[in-house]
Amino acid sequence: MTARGAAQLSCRTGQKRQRVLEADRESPQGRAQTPSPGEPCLGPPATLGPRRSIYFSGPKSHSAQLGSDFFDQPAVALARAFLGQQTDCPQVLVRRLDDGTELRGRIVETEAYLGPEDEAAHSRGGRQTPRNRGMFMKPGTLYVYIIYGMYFCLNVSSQGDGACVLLRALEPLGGLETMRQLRSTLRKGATGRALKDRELCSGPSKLCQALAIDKSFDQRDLAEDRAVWLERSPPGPSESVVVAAARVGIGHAGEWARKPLRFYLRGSPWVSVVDRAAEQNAQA
DNA sequence: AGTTCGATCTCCT
DNA sequence: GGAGATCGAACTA
Repeated sequence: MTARGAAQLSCRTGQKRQRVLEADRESPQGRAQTPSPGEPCLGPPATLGPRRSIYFSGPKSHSAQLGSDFFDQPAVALARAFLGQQTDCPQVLVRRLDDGTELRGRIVETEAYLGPEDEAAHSRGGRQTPRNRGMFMKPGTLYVYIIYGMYFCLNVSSQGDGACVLLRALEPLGGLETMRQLRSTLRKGATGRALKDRELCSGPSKLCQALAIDKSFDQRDLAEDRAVWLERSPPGPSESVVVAAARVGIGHAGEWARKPLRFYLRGSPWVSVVDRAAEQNAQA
């Protein structure tokens, strides 16, 4: 697909300077970042695939922040890379709140949306609107949209025009109590009952609530932002098996609804929806 | 200008 | 397993 090359080119060069809403929140204060002490798994990725070499961002961003090269791969590959499929090192999403609190969660479930040909994607048929513009921006750009009038979903643009990856579930690793609080206060019922750990990030909109991610994050760059970024996770306890299953909540999209474009770590209790049938086909 | 419809979550049965 | 919440966007005219 030649669109790839064109997209990549336009990412590098013809980047329109679209102002990111009015919410500039965290950035303005030029606080000298004290890069947090390196995570254990920070070591240079020795087991990496051939093509990817420069993973980390320049000095300007957080030291452990994954750089833009990581995101520059096709949607399916990126969806699997988030789970650590090629690297044996699932990725951790980090959210730094205004007060400095860092919330962390290991990515355990994703969905790939392939672009114009994908009938389930917002970019189907090449539709490009103010809302979904992030899908067409350079790999690593966030696409955050409102769903059902009250929830948010977080996507990361990948290589390929109009292609992206939806983040569906996280294993919470740090800042659990803050997450619980964010989830409780944002919940509609507000029954007051304490949420279990598994209820914090087991769904695309739940994780947005838990990490305080809203529309103001739309079109931000995950490789450069100071308030949200990606890091390598500590090595998992066991080697992870990735399950490929049908995507969730897109019953209308005909044959595209059945394609195995959702990926999750088999056996993880943090996944939003398990698909037993699909797990039979997973490679050990 | 009016209508329709969600890449969801929660609570209830 | 199912209904209701709730509103911004996309779509129709």
